[in-house]
Amino acid sequence: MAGIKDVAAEAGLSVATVSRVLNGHPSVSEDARRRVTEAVERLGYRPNAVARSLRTDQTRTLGLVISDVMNPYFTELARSVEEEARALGYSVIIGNADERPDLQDHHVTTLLDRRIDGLLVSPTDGGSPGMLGAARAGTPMVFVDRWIPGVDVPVVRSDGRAAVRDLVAHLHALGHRRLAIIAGPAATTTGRERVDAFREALAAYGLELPDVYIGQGDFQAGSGRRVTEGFLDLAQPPEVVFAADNLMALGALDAVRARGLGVPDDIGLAAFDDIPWFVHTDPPVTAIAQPVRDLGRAAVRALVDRIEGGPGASVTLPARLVVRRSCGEGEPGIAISPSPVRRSTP
Amino acid sequence: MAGIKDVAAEAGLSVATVSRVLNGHPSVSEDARRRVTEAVERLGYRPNAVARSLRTDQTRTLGLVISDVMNPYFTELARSVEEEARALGYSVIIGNADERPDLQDHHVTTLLDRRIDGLLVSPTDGGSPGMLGAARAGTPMVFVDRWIPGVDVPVVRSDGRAAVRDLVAHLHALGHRRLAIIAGPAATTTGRERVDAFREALAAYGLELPDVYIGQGDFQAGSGRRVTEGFLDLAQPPEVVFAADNLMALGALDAVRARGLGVPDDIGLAAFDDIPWFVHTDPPVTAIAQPVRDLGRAAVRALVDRIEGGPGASVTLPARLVVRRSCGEGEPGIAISPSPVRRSTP
DNA sequence: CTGAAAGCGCTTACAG
DNA sequence: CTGAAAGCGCTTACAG
Repeated sequence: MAGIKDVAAEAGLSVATVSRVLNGHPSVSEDARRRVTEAVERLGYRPNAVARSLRTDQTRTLGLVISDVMNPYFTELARSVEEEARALGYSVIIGNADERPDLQDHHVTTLLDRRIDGLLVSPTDGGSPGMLGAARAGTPMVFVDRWIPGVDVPVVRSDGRAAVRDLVAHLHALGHRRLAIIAGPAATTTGRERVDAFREALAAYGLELPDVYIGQGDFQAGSGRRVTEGFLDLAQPPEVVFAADNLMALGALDAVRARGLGVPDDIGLAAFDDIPWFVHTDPPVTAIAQPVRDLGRAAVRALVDRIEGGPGASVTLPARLVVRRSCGEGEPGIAISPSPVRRSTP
Repeated sequence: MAGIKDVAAEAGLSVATVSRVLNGHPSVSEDARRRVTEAVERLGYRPNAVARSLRTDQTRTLGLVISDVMNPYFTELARSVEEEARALGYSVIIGNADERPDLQDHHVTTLLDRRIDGLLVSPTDGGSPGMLGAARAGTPMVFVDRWIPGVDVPVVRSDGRAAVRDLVAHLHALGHRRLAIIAGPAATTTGRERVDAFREALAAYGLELPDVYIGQGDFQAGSGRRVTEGFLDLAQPPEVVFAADNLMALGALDAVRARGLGVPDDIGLAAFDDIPWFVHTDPPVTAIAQPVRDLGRAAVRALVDRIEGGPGASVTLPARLVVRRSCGEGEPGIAISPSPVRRSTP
């Protein structure tokens, strides 16, 4: 593979000059620029990014450590992050933690060893040692979706509180009173927040959230299934189950179907995170939608700002309720929906 | 950030010795090994992978350029690739081509600039210039899922022919005769093969595949929607539509629903590529499942074999039909299914 | 077993 | 505007 020396020889110039035209340095003669361009063309030369990175101490690469690529929410987040990064001249390397702190640590370590310029992370737990170390070491970093309290890093996320309130209002208007939640891991902010928001919203209607109606999940389908089975086994099962993410909702659907029961007739279901498939599930699932694309974009912008020495401001975007038919809404247009709720078109 | 020199100073040894213990070189005294290990520990030293790569001319990184991350099939493939690569001591950088040849080229160029050790690609079209160049330049490479005829690179893929035959047998047994297909891009092997296999299978029953029953899609949901609308507009619409991937099936579902029609009563639907959501769509979708995990694993193994100078054998794995209810199967157990078909449990 | 030195492919003051 | 030279952080013959 041709190196910069070959180009220099071919162009009859020094490597310094070649490097200058490659990097668009202004003080190069028109003639030199032309000769180098031609030599590059002839040789099919491509600069070695590894050597360049070593020399300049920047890789133009961002690391993205997400909790679970198979979760459509994170897949879309990753896509949006890559898109925005590319627009800003960065590549991104994705690390999939699979909701496992040890894997998360493996990825941040690997990414740091590769000297990425900045790190975007959606922490799987309270913070694995490697991640905390990175934050302390001053690696430019921003949290997306989930974050770690007490760690001084900008946070780009969606606030679901209002949407959860809307959801509870919606369920209450439908006549439901026994509401349960499949929670995410307590070690994650989103895991805690969604339960808290749900509990508060219930309280506003004088409703309780008893312990038996809080099932501990881990944001994966299997846990949604197990928790739902537990709810179904209760002497007094809940009327509606709110899954704190889309994968656990899938698991809940599995569990209900496995018993030969149906949604929403036997039990209602709502989910945090909206995905295209929810339109076509049986029944279509009422869900809370986050502005994923915007989150990805904002996260990259905040990180690049940090990399360039800026403050990297935190951003919080609202989520919104999308009403469909999994909570006993009946035919669209017939159910009474609370005022701030937007109804989705089928 | 501490460098190898700092470690050497701290340990009272030369950088050469430090490097040796870091790389597990045998000829190092026990004492030196201990002193280095301790110094590394004290300093929290981590080797700079960029410098190491420049020196050794290997990055221990694989590139994976896939057609569309948002397609659950490819998401799972990417996950499986990363898993196997990690087990073999490699990282993987994913490039999402989004079914766009220009983006595909951007990613292979970037990946090559970064001097990845090998490239896994599922080509978006007949082969973008950059990709062909990489193959010619001798970059260790393996095609996954899709491949380019005439390019001498191992191919790891699934053969859907038998499963498509099973599908057609299944549909025929159900009494369907007017069968249509939403094809993938003719520039892709999978796009062509699935149409060919479908046509051949029909021929075995003396059935034709008229041009009006071949809709040109691009493996994305929008095209599935458009093509299905076209089918629905026909004087004599097909009885069953076979979507060549899961995203186009999603689009087909959208189109049918938008007309206020239902699957399978008004029109049947089958899809290539099975995904967890197909169990919960309305109705559950009859689909052809590829052994995705195995494909990912096999692809990585073939690539690593090539990197290490081996031949990197091609691998072809069978796909299988999963019968559900979107083709008018009626209640499970009632429909007559052809012999080689495995029936899925709900 | 250990160290001094060369070199991987670039970029960038420094001097001219 | 151009080139010679140093140096980024490592690894690895080579010599001892």
